[in-house]
Amino acid sequence: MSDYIQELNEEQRNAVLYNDGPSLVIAGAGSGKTRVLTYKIAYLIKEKNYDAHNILALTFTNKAAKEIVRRVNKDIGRPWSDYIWMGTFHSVFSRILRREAQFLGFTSSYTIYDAADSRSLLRTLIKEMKLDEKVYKPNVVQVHISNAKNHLVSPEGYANSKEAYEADSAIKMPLIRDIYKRYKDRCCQSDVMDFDDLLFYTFMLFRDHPEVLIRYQDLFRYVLVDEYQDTNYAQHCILLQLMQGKTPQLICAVGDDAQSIYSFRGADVDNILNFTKVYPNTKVFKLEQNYRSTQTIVCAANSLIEKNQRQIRKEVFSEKERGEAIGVYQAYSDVEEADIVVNKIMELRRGQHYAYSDFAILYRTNAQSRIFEEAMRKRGMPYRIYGGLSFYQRKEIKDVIAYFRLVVNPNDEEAFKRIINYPARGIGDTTVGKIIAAATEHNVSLWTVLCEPLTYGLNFNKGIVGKLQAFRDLIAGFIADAAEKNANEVGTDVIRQSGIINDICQDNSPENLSRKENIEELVNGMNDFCAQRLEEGNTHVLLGDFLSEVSLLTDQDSDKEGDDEKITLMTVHAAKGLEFKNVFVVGMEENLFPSGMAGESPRALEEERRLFYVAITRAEEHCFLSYAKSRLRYGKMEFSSSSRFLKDIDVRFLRLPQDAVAFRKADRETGSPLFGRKESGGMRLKQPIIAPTVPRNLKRVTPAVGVSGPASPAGSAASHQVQQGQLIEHERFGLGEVLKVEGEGDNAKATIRFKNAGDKQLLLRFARFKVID
DNA sequence: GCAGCCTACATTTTT
DNA sequence: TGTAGGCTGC
Repeated sequence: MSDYIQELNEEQRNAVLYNDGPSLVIAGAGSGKTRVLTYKIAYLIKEKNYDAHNILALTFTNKAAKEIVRRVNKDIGRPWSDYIWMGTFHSVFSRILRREAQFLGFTSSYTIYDAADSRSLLRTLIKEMKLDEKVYKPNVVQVHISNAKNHLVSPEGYANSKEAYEADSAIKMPLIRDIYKRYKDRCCQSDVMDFDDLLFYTFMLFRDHPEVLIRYQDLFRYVLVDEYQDTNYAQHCILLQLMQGKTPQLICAVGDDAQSIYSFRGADVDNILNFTKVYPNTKVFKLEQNYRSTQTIVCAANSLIEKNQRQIRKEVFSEKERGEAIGVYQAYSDVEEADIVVNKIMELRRGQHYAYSDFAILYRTNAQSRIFEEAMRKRGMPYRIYGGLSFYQRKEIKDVIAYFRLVVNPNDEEAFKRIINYPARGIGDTTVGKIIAAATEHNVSLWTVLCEPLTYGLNFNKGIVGKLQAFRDLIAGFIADAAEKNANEVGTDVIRQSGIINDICQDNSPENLSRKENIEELVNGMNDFCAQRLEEGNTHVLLGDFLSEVSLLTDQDSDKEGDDEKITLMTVHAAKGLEFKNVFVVGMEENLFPSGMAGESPRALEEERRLFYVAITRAEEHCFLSYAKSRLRYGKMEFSSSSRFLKDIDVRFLRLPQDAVAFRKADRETGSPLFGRKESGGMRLKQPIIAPTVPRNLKRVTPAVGVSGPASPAGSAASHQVQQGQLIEHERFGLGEVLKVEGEGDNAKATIRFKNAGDKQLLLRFARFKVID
């Protein structure tokens, strides 16, 4: 047996060596899952003499796919890994769909709508149907259609479904079925698929064309699936199709039900929970040794996840050192919470010589990042925030990509609409509206109408005709170009000749400079892509090849500077699959984590708990939990109690905040005891903090004027409008009465008499308080 | 056709 | 706060 197999522990090795039928590898957090996958691929090729192209390995992210490719290359050498069918579900299926497009009425150069494109199309359709946009909100409709596709329900099926109709009627949107139908027709007409279609049509292809299915069944002799807990119904069914009628069914699913956190995108934990029922004779392997975290962290995480009903029981353990208890901090406000975290980071760095990159701050919502950002900026600590607008969602990048899309597929409606008048060329909404109306009426694409407006009853004046003609010639020129030149050359032509670069270089505002940089980055990407393809022996790199790669890429994997010396800030979702020496899970409050959106639904709460589990298990050495009793959310001061999840962790693994300064202070100020309930273990567990109530002895003076100003997802400070005589609650000084207000705008000051802190003059711009009703 | 003002709205987000 | 979309007036 080869050396590399010896490096594995017994259970990992068993999982790698078993290849006689379906297998399910339940891989606990930090248990070496990727290792098993890559070694298995290496083993199949090297020892079992599989041809690389007979192996299909599916992942959920490009990043994971890349990592596996990298490791397989290392283990077995490059020549093999190039031929493995490896990639995300979406990229592998889109490859298949391009080959078999004719079976489905598409061309092989179909383009792909991202979520924004499909929302935009839905908005147009809703308008065309003269429905009320307030009732038929495009994103709500989108979720319904997406769900239907993920459950393999076609527009016809949807229209015939009584339940769907009743459910939609109940939410006052009975016509979703009609929108769905139109949406599908429009996509077909535009030769376009959205993300969900890539799965939906693959299923339909295999279902309606058995001869095609058999071809792929024969091709994919062994199928491996990573992160199986995140598969949705459609993916599950496609895998079933590929396995259908096969003996043995050579499928190996790797995953961890405890880390299923994407149900809002259609992922269904049941797929992994029921795997053994769906594939009879499945051999189950449980990787239970955690190589990442201290025993304390592993035990704490176990005690938490134990509270979930629906799960595959396992005993995750660690043989690393025992480690310190998980620290719990309570802050009075979100600002103080950030201070506590930042101080703790400095303390740990001093004491144990950690690098900044050894720390991660994880939160439930992106909006929470702002306060931590400020705290770190103030102290000059380097940090990096993940999330926010991704590279491919930036306006300038989407604009360029839209040109590419139109060149590859002139029928692409959303791309057409995006650039017909960008940069401005005097073709306004009215003209475009007429084109769309004519196209809809005659069931043709916008491009078809553009080419022959007269044929479709559009009699534009001379000026407009000239402008339309110019646009058409521009695109036609690019199309001709693309037939001969390589993608990067066509790309630079597009950027220059379309006028985009001129538009951006008009002035040197910082925004424009960054836009320019982004476009340069895209050009670099294209050059790299082409260079690589040419190196691989291609003679002509099609623009379409670049486009289909880029359409399925998010910038998750484009961050080259991942290892620089910075503190990491990200949502818990984004942290999945990563690990850090020290992790702070912040905002541990009811309605925030678990999210208020989860309500009391047991399923949703279990997923939130899994999310918390994922957060904790990112930590190798130290883990800290913190919460704030009050925070500004969307401009409003909110008071909340600590998260119910804090009570799910066995107190033996927690260090409760007796000695935290913040804790004592808050305790003193509110007069509410933090320890109350007795736990069975003999230790006292913190009681949830109840929102402070207004003492009766302070009289109310004027009617409330609430904290004014629009709300913000960034969770930043709101402006205040206060009047003399109002009663307020300040984040630090507590209750007070406004004595005087002077100055205006940014300089407005208020003199406030605090119940416990005496008179203070506050610059309203910086003051954080709420006006009490 | 388009700049500029006003209003409504705001989890998480692998593809 | 920030953004997207709608509306208005030039």
